[in-house]
Amino acid sequence: MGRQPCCDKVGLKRGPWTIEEDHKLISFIMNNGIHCWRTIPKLAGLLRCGKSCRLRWINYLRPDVKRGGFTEPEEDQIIQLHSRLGNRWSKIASHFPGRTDNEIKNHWNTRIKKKLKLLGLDPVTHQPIQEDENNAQEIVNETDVDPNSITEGSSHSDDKPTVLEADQDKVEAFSMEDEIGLMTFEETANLLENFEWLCGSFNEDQEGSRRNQQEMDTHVSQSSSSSVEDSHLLQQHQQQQQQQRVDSGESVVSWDGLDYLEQELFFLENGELL
DNA sequence: AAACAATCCAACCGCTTGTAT
DNA sequence: AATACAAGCGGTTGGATTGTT
Repeated sequence: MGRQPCCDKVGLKRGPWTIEEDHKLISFIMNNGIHCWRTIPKLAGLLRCGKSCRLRWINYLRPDVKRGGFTEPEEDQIIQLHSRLGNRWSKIASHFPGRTDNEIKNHWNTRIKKKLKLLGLDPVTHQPIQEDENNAQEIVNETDVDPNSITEGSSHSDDKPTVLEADQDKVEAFSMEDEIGLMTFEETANLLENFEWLCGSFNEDQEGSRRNQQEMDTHVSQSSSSSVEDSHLLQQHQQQQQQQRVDSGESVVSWDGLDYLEQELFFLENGELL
């Protein structure tokens, strides 16, 4: 027998999420945590499938999600990581705390691909595009090459180094363990500690601007009809989300500051692997 | 101002992977 | 070992927005 569909699609809502729905999902998760996505919509009173709820939470609602444009250094990192990992967006996203695989994938497809083409590089192989070859047009139109066919560490297996390779010292520091997601306990703990500290500092900085923001926070809380009176956490979350939505891009403390710290973290992580 | 094209991105779909039984 | 299920992942789609004629 085949597997069951992830949800009974009859009577389920699809398409863009409403504020009301967001509110219900946030309230539920803040109060109950995440145990089983399949049961969450029912328990939270949502006419959505679990998969949809999961996606909405991960890509948009979770408190630590980072929104706003990508910086130049971030783009460079994405390019470097992509040259080694191919279209493994979740792996790439794991190097950018707060960024989602979906966001990175979208950014790659809409911006970075074009940028590379303009630079005369094939976004798939990261090799210079050779105009005179038969397949040149294919590369320009769209790639037929299966990105997943590029094996780790051998994405440019011939002797020719890619143009980007010269700038890849930091990425070269990746060990195989890193590529397959293994770190020592100590490394993981350090990384987590740093990131938590980072989030802490950020939240403190956010406090001031959040107070100013409070009066703007009408949208979500007005739609509140749920019974979550005690939800201080939820309130904080909503304010944070609201703040991010308003500020996405150029923020108060500015995401650039955070970017810089993340950058440090990224290279700290790689440095430790040297 | 209207029509059309291009771009962006949230959300969906279906396949794969991991885990429990 | 086989099966069933939940979650994760990457590709794709479609609607909204923005730019151009």
